[in-house]
Amino acid sequence: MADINSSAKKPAATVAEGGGMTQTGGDAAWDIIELLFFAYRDFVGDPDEVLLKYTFGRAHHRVLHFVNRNPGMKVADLLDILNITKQSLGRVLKQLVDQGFIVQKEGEQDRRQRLLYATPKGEALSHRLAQLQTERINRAFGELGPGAHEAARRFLTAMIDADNREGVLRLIARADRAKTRS
Amino acid sequence: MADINSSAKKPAATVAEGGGMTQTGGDAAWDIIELLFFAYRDFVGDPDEVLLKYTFGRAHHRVLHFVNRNPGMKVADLLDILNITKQSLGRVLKQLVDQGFIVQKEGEQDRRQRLLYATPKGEALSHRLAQLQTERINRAFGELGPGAHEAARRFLTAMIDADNREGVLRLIARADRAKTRS
DNA sequence: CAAAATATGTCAACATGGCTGACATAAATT
DNA sequence: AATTTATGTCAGCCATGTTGACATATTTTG
Repeated sequence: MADINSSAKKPAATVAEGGGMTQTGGDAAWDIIELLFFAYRDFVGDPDEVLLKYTFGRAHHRVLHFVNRNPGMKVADLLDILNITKQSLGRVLKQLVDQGFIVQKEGEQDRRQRLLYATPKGEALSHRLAQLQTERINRAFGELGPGAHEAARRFLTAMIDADNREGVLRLIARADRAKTRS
Repeated sequence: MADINSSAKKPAATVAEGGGMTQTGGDAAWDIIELLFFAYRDFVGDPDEVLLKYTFGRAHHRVLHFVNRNPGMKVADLLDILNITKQSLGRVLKQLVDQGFIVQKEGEQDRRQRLLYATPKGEALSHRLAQLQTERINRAFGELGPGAHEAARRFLTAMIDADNREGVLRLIARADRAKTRS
């Protein structure tokens, strides 16, 4: 996973309390660094508990998620998204296929491809896991005022590497279209 | 790390594009789920490269970060924050101590305690890693308008388990005070 | 068509960083 | 004096990442 970071003796201070007072000069993001760590930890913690019952881990979760969101995606595309080696992917993918959560279909144009699809069973699990996370997110947006969703979306987008940013947005938009018309 | 999630056939759609149009009913957080995944991946990716040169991993990063932010913290406190076993902590902590990034001092009141402190060397590394992440964060806040920091802070805070939330905020506030007066 | 490139899978070995269980030691508490 | 607490340590297991070497089927190219 990942981490937080820290340190430096001279933060401009007055950052992590309650009111406003942001942007003290340019370096005072300790609060964001740590909040991101704790928020992400809890965010991924919800699904973890469910996954335990299936002898699955986070790796399975990630695979199932993206396959379900992008029906018919190529193995190579999945590797790009997950940023892992095909050997690592192969291990968890095989388990998901063997246990009937994902199926692979030969590509029609290119028969070397093994296009990936979530089975109804896989879709159900993926949805159940997503539901947990969606509940946390919507609860947060409920606590904050309207506009919170948009603000979070903009913040998270701006945190992504500028190179990938467009690709990520395209991926999300494409997945939305794919799942919407079904 | 953790994961994203996905699925469900009937998202209210029209979420991940460009304009406004949020909150379509209550369940449409797929964009946030995936953006959080990619944002966090890039966020922790920066330090990873630096850590490679030290034969350190993310585990070391986390330990060094919190020790540096909370000088003199007890081992037990660190275990609570990281949410790992003492055996897991012991492994990376030992390496950080052996290589001179962290020192342990006997507690004055309770001499069973081994209070943790970052050495100047440890502080330097911690700061260097934090700087990378701070740059990403400040770049993001620069792209977005003013108020972005505050909005991100509120969003991330609301994403934390309600139970821990106060404790986390106290921890961050305390760390800020500790590092500020130095 | 034959040769090369591509998409995918697989075997083997290794590293990191989680985990459990069992003990050990010193210091504080009862 | 007995117990509890704070910490450390040994040993082994598991999940998930890595590299390197091949194998197979299919498409693309010269």
